[in-house]
This record gives sequence, structure tokens and C-alpha cells, in this order.
Amino acid sequence: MYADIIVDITHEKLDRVFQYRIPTRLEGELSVGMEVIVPFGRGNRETKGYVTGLSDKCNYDETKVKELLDISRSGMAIEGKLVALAAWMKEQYGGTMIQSLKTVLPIKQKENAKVKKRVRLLLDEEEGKKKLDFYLEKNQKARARLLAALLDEPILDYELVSRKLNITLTVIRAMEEQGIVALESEQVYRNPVKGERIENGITFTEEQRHAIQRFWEDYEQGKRGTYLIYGVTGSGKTEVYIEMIRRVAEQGKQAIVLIPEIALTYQTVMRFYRNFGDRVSIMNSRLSAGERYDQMMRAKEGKIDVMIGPRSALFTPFPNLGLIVMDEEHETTYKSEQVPRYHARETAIARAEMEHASVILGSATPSLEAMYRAKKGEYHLLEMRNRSGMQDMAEVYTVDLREELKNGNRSILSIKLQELMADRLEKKEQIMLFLNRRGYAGFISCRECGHVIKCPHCDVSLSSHKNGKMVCHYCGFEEPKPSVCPECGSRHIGEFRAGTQQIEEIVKTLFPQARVLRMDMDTTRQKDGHEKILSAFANEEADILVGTQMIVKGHDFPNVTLVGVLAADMSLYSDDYRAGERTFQLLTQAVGRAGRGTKKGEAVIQTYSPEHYGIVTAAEQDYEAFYEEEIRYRELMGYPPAENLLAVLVSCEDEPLLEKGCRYLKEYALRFRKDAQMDIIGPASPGIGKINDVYRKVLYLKAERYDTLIRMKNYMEQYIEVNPGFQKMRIQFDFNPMNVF
DNA sequence: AGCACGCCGACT
DNA sequence: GTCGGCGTGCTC
Repeated sequence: MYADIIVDITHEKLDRVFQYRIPTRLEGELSVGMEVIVPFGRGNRETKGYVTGLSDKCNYDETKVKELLDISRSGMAIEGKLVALAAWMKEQYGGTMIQSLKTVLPIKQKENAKVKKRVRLLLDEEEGKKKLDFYLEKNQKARARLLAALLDEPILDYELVSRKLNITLTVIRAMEEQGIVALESEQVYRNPVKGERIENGITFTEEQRHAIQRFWEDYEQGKRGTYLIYGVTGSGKTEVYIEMIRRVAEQGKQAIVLIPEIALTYQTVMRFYRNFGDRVSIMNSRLSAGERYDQMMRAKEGKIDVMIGPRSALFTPFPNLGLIVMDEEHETTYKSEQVPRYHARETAIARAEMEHASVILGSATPSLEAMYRAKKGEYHLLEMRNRSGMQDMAEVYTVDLREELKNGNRSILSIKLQELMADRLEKKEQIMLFLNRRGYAGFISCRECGHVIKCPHCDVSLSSHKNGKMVCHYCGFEEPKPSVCPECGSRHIGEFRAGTQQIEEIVKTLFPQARVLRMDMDTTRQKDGHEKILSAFANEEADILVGTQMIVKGHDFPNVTLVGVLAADMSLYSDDYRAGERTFQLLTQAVGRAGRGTKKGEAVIQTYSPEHYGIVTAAEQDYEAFYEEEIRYRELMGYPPAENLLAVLVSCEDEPLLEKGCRYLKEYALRFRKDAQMDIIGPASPGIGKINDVYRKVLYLKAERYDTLIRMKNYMEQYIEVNPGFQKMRIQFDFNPMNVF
């Protein structure tokens, strides 16, 4: 037996697997994720390493393979656990072990290393000059070079010495032994935010107290689990998280708080700072690699109790993890779009199980997955239905755009919305106009009757292609675009097209006196564009903010009393099975933006399908009703979470070969399904059929049980590895995908 | 990163 | 010859 080992993860050149023979006495004892001691390099010095795989074949010159020495009992603590998590991720989501390890372990980068090594001159100037003459005389060039530089500047960065002066470590060591220089390292931690701890005697509502108590009773008894806090906007979820974390931290354990990147605002962070002082740290994409690494080291050394950050913060190397909080659990950014395509929710639960910690999921509009599991009893459901403040929910009007057309209004702004806008401008209150383009993929709909063309097999909208056809992204079904509506015969059928720029223009012509701000991909491209626009709007430098979904997340604008959702259908008829869920979430958030201050808010939802349950339930702010309806659809169609879906993305430069490969793969998979319940649909063309001259195809496997899909993934991975025909093809797996390819 | 190997100039 | 210093390249 042989073991794949990666040695201590510090150096780029060593960031690959080395194979070692497993001594008979350790056979059966060794498993993936363990920390071991191996002889390494010419001197066979003992080095720490991690087992990343086990096999009975030797892929290297048999005579050069060494035997591994022992299992390391000491450092088994943190990295070992994360390596085990990486192994779980590889098995769960596919890809290579190295890819998983890289997402899990903080990589020390050369110039950003935690310890900054410096070389210091120990001699005074006179002695130094004498020594320099001596070196020059003896023609010891490297030493002379270093000493000359040090006489100029007595302390030099090691980095500079080795790069610019081209002095190797051996030279420095030799001079160190002679007492001429010293090599020292200084710990420099960079802490991105400072704040002081303020104890606040907070009083909880009945619901908040109940949620905390439920969690804490279990925790004190040593019971760990996953809890879903379903709490409406304004019910005070953050205070609950903070209290739970405080109690866990008091027991000497640490907590990770995951939030969607976009919600990582100054206000959120300050709330945690006020409670945990400098025992809390933040991760975000704006931190440099070095700062990130420093945060990880602080965590590892027990210098902080709480780490806040997006998806990647899940891998904080806490020695004694007690709790993982995932706020806005339904957000799609928790799913990684790179291999391994892991979902932070599942991965958090897996990590918590491995390290005996609990997980708190929180949302005002829980994902179908989370609520489904909660209802099945896998998660504990904690509800908070009342707002802790006094403000009432906004009044919502649903406008039928088909009626508008009948009444001769062809504008994107309905009469109702125009009236309300005029009223707000008069009262000097603010307005948000929201165009939910997310997941928008050019569906075909009738402007007169609202009919949308769908796939007869998959019950998702067909996407319009430039070649005059409509296709299904799941099964590949194709049909020519119709010229009249198959429902009502109207000629007003076509692609729904509207952009934020056009809306801005229309608003400006209708209300020339209004100050309009636009926020979309174009206007936020520059650095901090996002923040600039939002703070300008918050300072009431504009009356109307027009934008895509990015305007409805986070930020509170107390003076906004009107929200207009211009075309709710855009996300409703995107081409994947999560369209309804996404629409409900976006509408709920959008409506929630209105009337956050003292004044009551109103919202207008414009749509061609006012009877669609996603829209009706969002207008009524009725999550329960939405969930019941949506889960029925998922069950009927076999979509997650009722069943499980695995997208297999195959790509290849050679198109005919790709098609052949997909057919083979499908046949092979069908042969191996044995008695397991499983369907395969496709191959279909993904949204982008070709990237950089590489063609792509997708197969979807649908199964009742998740482990059936994992087994199929493993079969397929094996199959393409041994079959030389697949050499030129790349294959990627995506479990329960959030987006269509 | 850390170690040995081999090249090169200086000195017995 | 051979000794010590220095740069290069490899590590299962």
C-alpha cells in the first residue's frame, strides 16, 4: 500500500503529492486527512505531511519511494481536521484532493508571510569595516556583499537580502555562527478594524429569548445540531446570534459567522465589535492575501473568538470550534462556482459534525432546502414572527401589466406607480425602482395574455436563441420561435427586453424635476462604486434610485416609502427550477425596503402573471403559503430538495467527440445505476455552448437519494480516468446547482 | 524550505 | 591536490 502525502504546505514548489510506502504495522490504521511524519529530501529529515489519498499502485520510480515513518499524534489538531474536511468535500463534490485542500487551507504567500524575517548587523561600524576588508581580501563575495549592505542599513528584510543581493540562507547561517549577523523574525499582525467593547444590557423579546433558550438547553447538555431561525425582517436575528456566540465563547469555544459578501457592511461589523471587542476579526475580499493569512493565524493561536466573513471564512482554523452561524442562509453566494463546487451550508454542517459544534441558519425567507430539512426534523426550527420594532409591513399593490396594455399604456411604468411616484416626489420622500434581471435568460412571453413558453418535459421556461429557436437548458428540447401566441393568438409575443438605462431615461422624461441615480453593473464597475451610489442615496442626494437586485440587499434607507418592482416576471421565468424561489425572495426583500423609518411604506409589483403563486404570496408576505406551493412543484418534478440533481458538465475542443462522449457517459451511467432510482436527462447545451473554442454539454442526473449521485460521480470519474477516449475531455460536477450552466 | 552536489578560486 | 565558499537543483 502507498499513501499520497503533501508535505508541510508552505512552499509553492512542494505543493503537490509525494508517494510513500506504508509500513505494514500502520496498514489499516492510516486514513485520508491524517497528519504523518515522513523522511523528506536528501537528508531524509523528518517532516510533517498530510495523507491525501491511499492506493495500491505506485506512480513513481519504485526504488525511490520511501517508507513513511509514523502517524503524528501531536499536531493532529487543527490542520488535520481541515484536511479531513477537504477529503469530505472531494468525495462530496468531485475534483482533485489538491483543489479541495487549496480551498480549505490558508496558503502562506511568500511576500505576505506572517513572520517577516530580518537580518541584523551585530558589529559596530569599525569592526564591520574591518571584517568587510577581510572578506574582500579573501574574495568571499557573497559575505562582502551582505556586509556592505548592512553597513549602509543595519537591519535588512530577509526578502530583500535573498532577492536583490542574491544571498542564500547558507551564507547568512555561516555569518550568524561567527556572530556577525543575527537572523530574527518579528510577528506582525495586521488587524483591519479596531473597536472597543461596550457591554449593553439588552432586553430580548419573548421570541428571541425562546430561541436562545432552546439552543442553549441542548448545548449545555452537550447536544449539537443544526437550527434554522426563521425570523421575519426586523425580528432581531443578529442579537440572537450575538447572545448565542457570547455563551459559546464563555465556554472557551470559538464561533464563525458567515454572511453574504454584500451584507458585510460597516454597521453589521460594528455590532459584533461592540460586543466582542478585538476578540472578533473580519475576512473580506478586500483584504490582501497577507492580511487574510494573519487573520487565520490569529484564529489558530486562540487570539480571537469570532470570525466574520463570507463563504471562505468557514475554513477558519479555530482550535475549539463551538458554533457556526450562517446569516441569510438562502443566499446563492454560499455556493461556490469553482471546483470544488461546494455549498457552504452543507459544508458547515459537515465541519460542525466533525468538530462537535452546532450550526445556526438564519433567514427571513429560508431556502426550500433548509425549510424542507427543518420540517423533516433534521434541523430544529426556531421561529420569530414578530418585528421587534413597531413599524408595520408595507402596503403592496399588484399591477397587471396586461391590463395596462389594454388600456393603452405601453410604458414600463404603470399608471398606479406613476401616481404614487408623483405623490412621493411632492412629499420629498424617496423611491426605489427595481428591475430583477437576475437569472434572466431571454424567455418568450405574450404581452397580451402573459403566456410564457415552457419546456413540455421540464416545466422551466425555454430560452430564446439567436438562431430563431427556443431551447430547454435541462433536456435539450428545441422548438422554433412562434410568431403568434399559442394561447391567445396575439402577435404581441416576443422576448422581454428592458434595461436599467432605458428605465432611467423614461423616468427622467416623465419626471424631469426628479434627481435620478442608477445602479447596475455599468455604474458600479469602478472601485467602491457600489458604496458611493448607496451612500449618495442615503444622504438624499437623489429622489429615485433605479437598479438591479443589488439595491435591495442590506442598507436601510429610512426615507424610502415607495418601492416599484418593474417586471417581477423577469426572474419568475428564468430558465431554471429555482426561478419561483428566487422571485419570492427578491420580491420579499424589495417590499421590505419600503417604510423602514417612521413613515409607512408602499410597494408596487408589476407583472404579466399576477395570479402566479410566487407573486401572490410575496405580495401578501406569506412565506408559509409560498413554501407549500413551491415544495409541491419540486416534489412533482423531482427537483431538489424533494429529490437530488447532479449536473455533469463535459467540455472538449472537438465537438463530435464531445457529443459521442456524452452519449457514452450517459449509457455507462445508466448501466451502473443498478436498482437505484435514478434518471438521466440531456445531454443539453448549456447557456454558453462554447468558451474559448471549447464546446460544452450538460447531463443532469436526478435521484431520490443523494448518495446514489455521489456513487455515480465516482463511477464516472473512474470511467473517464481509465478510458483513453476521454483523455481530451474535461468533466465537472455540480450537485444541486444554483444556476444553470 | 533545506540540503547535497559540483564548480571555482586560494592556499599548503 | 584539497579546502572552504557559493550557486543550483531536487525533494516520493
